[in-house]
Amino acid sequence: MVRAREAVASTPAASASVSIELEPGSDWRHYDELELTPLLAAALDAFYEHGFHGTSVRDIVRRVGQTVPSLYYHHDSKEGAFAALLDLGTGEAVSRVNAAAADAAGPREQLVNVVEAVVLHMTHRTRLAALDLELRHLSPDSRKRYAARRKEIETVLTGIIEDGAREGVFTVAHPEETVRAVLGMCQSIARWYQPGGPLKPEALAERYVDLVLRTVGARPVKRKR
Amino acid sequence: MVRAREAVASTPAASASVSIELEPGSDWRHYDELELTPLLAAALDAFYEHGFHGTSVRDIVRRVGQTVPSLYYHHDSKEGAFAALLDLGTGEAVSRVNAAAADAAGPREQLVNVVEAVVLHMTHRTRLAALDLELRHLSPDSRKRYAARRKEIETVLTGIIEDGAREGVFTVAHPEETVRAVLGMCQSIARWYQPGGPLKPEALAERYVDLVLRTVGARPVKRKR
DNA sequence: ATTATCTATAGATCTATAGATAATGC
DNA sequence: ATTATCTATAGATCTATAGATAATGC
Repeated sequence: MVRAREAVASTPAASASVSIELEPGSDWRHYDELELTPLLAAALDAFYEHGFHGTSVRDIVRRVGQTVPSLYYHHDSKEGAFAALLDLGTGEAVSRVNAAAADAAGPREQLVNVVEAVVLHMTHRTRLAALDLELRHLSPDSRKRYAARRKEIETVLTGIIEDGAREGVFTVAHPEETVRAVLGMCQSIARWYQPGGPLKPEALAERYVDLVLRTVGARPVKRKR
Repeated sequence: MVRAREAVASTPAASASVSIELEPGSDWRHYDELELTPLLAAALDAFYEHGFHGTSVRDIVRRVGQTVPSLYYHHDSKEGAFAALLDLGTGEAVSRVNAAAADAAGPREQLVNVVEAVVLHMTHRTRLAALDLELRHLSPDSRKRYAARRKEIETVLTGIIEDGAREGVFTVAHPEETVRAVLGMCQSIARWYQPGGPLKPEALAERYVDLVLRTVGARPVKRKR
């Protein structure tokens, strides 16, 4: 695709994607409703329901009562709109996970925080988190751009687990598979969790923290009351 | 879509999907190379690479040097070809899991076998197993047809875990989330496992059995030699 | 007679763009 | 002057089918 006019470079479509940085001192456990433009909110709904290739741009714009060119004014392409959402989701996830890890002293507490942060992300940002499942089927360019972000969370988790194993608070035979299994069980939450349902994010996070502590052979959390 | 001729009812396209039943006494641990028609093999590759909606029928037939109508001779539609593959995959998985469960006495040994069976399925039938991730984006009809099969594996696992908890060999606080977490970590294998790689299916199965035993609070497996 | 392919094509839908137009801000 | 929308349309591609044709099996 070739852009006809140079001027296009200053439209929103070409603006660099903004990665969310959690302000220092703000609470990585606290989630406000996600604020998206109506168009991006519609795109997110559509991608969640039908997947990237199963969603047409007409489907997206129909949901907000607009016409197709409107989407192309704000985004380079369908994939550009997808990338904007993915950017938001992975950016927020990474910064919250980092905040959660920094908010704890030893490996055990760090692991508890990080798993809590990941599960809260999956439950409060379910539709954004589910985009990750679509990444497999996108262009290599899009994939590469976000591989690094997913890798960052994996690296943080691996570091914590290896620290814990060295210090003797964890018993882990195969760190690499353990990390994959832990992230796998957390990521799969996005495939079944219903944000409106009876199971609150905090309750689910508590249960997953418990399960993960078991998989690394740490002593279980103390039950509150 | 309306079929023009009645005769079509006797073509392969309309034939009932055959679910694989493991012969009694055969080994649920043993896998032969999957035998598929060239067309279905090509479809599986394409669906795995680009997803259902990201794959065109032209893409599928091009891989086997045929033309589009050839696909419609053998299958009702693109979704029909997908369903045939899904049928094969879920059918084989269910029958192997059932065989694995029947091949053990107590809950502990049953859990070990079932997890081994699931991981072997994910590693030997990676591309088939990955179709499950696409099911979300298909028509409600296709979804319902296979929801039962996935539910069956979940039910088997839940039964084993509840038995074990009752008998005191497992310590499980929340059986429902535990089952989801276990299946989640196993299913996610299909997203990263490379069948040709250095990690053999049996080795990975052993590691996941170990992880799962920990999550249910059972004593670990005895290491062979 | 049956099975499996092909050529040719219908008809819908897809992504994306050109260029006009209205509303808002300086 | 900028921002955000629209109408109209290009051009490609998609799923699916009609009907012809070749090869095989009885």
